[in-house]
Amino acid sequence: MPQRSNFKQQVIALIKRVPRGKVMSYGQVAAFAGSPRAARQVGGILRAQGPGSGLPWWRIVNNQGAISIKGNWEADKRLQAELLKKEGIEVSKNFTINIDKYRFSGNKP
DNA sequence: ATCGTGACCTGGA
DNA sequence: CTCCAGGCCACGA
Repeated sequence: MPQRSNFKQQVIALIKRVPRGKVMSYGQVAAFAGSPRAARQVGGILRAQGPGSGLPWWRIVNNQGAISIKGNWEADKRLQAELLKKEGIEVSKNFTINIDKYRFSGNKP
């Protein structure tokens, strides 16, 4: 399929496809969207969309399994941790998870 | 066309 | 665990 400026759209569509109980890293999402190194942009999109966009933004963490929300949005940080816990994901006290355990790899075995 | 920006990534100390 | 430095890239003004 065409590689146009779909990046943003691809990312959004992709995040919507992430199944419950699984997570993806920004870099991973970027890779699936067609630009493995545009991880930063993914974060930018999530920041732009933010909560209330109907997008499961909480299923996206950094490649170290940590919640990378930056700024004074500590409330959202806690919220993300809560939502992840609700889906059966263990969240450490330091806002980190075992991403290797919950990583979503598309359809590949 | 350039410029600034960042919810990233990796590696090292 | 923390802190720092360089690289990469799509997007809006």
